[in-house]
Amino acid sequence: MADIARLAGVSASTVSRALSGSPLIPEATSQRIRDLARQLNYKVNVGAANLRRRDVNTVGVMVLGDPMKAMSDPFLLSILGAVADALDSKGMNLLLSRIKTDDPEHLSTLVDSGQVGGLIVIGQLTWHDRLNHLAATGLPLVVWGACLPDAIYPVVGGDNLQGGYEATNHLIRQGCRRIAFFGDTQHPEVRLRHQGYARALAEAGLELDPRLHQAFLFGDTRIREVIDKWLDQGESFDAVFAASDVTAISIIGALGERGVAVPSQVKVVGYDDIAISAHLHPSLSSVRQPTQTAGAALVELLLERMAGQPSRANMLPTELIRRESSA
Amino acid sequence: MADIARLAGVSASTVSRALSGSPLIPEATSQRIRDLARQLNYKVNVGAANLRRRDVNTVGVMVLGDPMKAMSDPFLLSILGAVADALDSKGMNLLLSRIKTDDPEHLSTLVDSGQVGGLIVIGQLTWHDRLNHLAATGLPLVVWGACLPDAIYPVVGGDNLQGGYEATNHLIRQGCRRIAFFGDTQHPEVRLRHQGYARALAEAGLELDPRLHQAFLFGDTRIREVIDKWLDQGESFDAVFAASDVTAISIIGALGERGVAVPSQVKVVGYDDIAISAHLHPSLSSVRQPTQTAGAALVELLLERMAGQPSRANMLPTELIRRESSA
DNA sequence: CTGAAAGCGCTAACAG
DNA sequence: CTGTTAGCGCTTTCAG
Repeated sequence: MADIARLAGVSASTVSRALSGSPLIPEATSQRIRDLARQLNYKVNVGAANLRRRDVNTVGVMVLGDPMKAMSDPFLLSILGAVADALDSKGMNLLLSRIKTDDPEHLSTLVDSGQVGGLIVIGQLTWHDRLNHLAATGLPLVVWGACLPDAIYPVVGGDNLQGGYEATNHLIRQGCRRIAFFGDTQHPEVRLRHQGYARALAEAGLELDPRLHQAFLFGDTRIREVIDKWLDQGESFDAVFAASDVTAISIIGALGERGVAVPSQVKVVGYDDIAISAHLHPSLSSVRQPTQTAGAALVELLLERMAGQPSRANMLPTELIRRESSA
Repeated sequence: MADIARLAGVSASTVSRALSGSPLIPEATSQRIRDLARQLNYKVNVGAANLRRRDVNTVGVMVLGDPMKAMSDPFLLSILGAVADALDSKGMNLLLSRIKTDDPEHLSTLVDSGQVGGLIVIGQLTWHDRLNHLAATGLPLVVWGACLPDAIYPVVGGDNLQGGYEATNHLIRQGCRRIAFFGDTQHPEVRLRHQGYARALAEAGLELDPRLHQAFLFGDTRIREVIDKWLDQGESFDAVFAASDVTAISIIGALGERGVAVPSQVKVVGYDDIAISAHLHPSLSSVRQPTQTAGAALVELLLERMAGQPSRANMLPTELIRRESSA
């Protein structure tokens, strides 16, 4: 920057002001300096600027649930993409961080060491208490997940209750009576989807059979074993509502393996409407959540939080996408 | 840091040294300072340290091919995960950046402005020339893609020629004679896979019929139209080798829709062995590429490059995974 | 409108 | 082993 200043015959202050678009500098000077900078391929050192200005233009993002490992959930990655877009449009950077389960302080370190101004956590899993704890220390934090009443951190999430209700209701209207639920209700989001499921059953006067509830994590391979066991033992079920599309896809695979036809013998509805779901045969009915909106909302809430505004939640609408698997 | 120094009754230098584990400081002092820092929840400001030390512990990563948008390729994301792991194990940070097609200088800006020390580009697509151009300017850059002879940037990639050859050969041994190829050979990786395909056909004395070659991008919806057209017009084909699993899955979906059985009527092999492929019915045969190794290699080559060492390539072995779709 | 001066938080010579 | 000193590259008062 000193070079530019010398060549332009002005002081470093003027260069700094010109390059940051200060209105104090007349357009002519400003333009000359900018041209010079471009010629020399000069770019202001963001780190130094941040240090002096005492702020950061970077936020940390982490995706819970080993999402970038095998059989991770493409849905969470699509939220990641949306967050990246939203951050980008605000001129902010995204520091992608792995969760270190061996170092519980890892998250706050990122903020305390001044590397990021705040954190976006994608996927809540069973971390609710830990997240609440972190938020209580004043850590600027926002989470994609279920909107829990006792959350002191800002949350963005789909309307899981409604989503579960609609999916189940749809299956009931399609004539199903024995609807299985696949999903681990230890996860708040899944718990709400299950509540919606239970409510729809109740309204239709159908029994909530606990044997038809299987608590498996997204992508668990034991899904196949359960389906096999049910078929072997003649357990009666005419539909499955899965708490994620990857789970639903595994289920359909397992059913197909055993010669059970979807949707004619068993109907299936998933959750998240991941990209691939539309391209399968049978194509998968699913509950869609608005990912782009989610990304924008997460960033917005985080910026609010970083500006000291109070925590709030943002529940997004869901939409049932009917496809062949539940026809 | 000044606070810690005062409280510990030492100078800032000593604190700095203690906290960075300098062997100059005796263990006793060092420990006392560390304890104090923990009590006060003090963390060194990484930005300031970087500024002074004149280096960065962050590398920029970008994924080409709109990978975090709908119908993106899960394979590239799994490489992203592996890169994140590798970076993490070296204590480095990952700045995830979107590609801005409207701003071709965006990539170099990240480095020039001192935000990152180097770049990892995941997915080469048709960017070869642009990447070569960037590398020519001295930008520390490493790419996941095809190992092209004229690449001046370091490349890590699978052995696409071998992968394509093995997949095709496998189909031939399964008795297939009319093997279609789906993939856009404008992409260097796909071009090599196609060469492997062509070689296997040639060795078996089979005709390379250009009508059976469809150049579609990963996840293109027109795949379905082509399959429909072929079936309507009675085009004969008994196998499909797809240049990616997502393409293969779309193809199987389209075939299923038309009542064509896989593998009994048409056998299918994909590429990348994405997580979901094992869970489909029929499960998808695919060419696996070692993603964890890839992530580690990308980071290693980048660090070499940043240290001024000459560019080199690293071609990783592939492995054909035989599953039901080609049985 | 512009420059001089101060200093963000830290590390690395250098001289004890 | 430790403290002093001098910046890293930038922005921002504060005085012109």
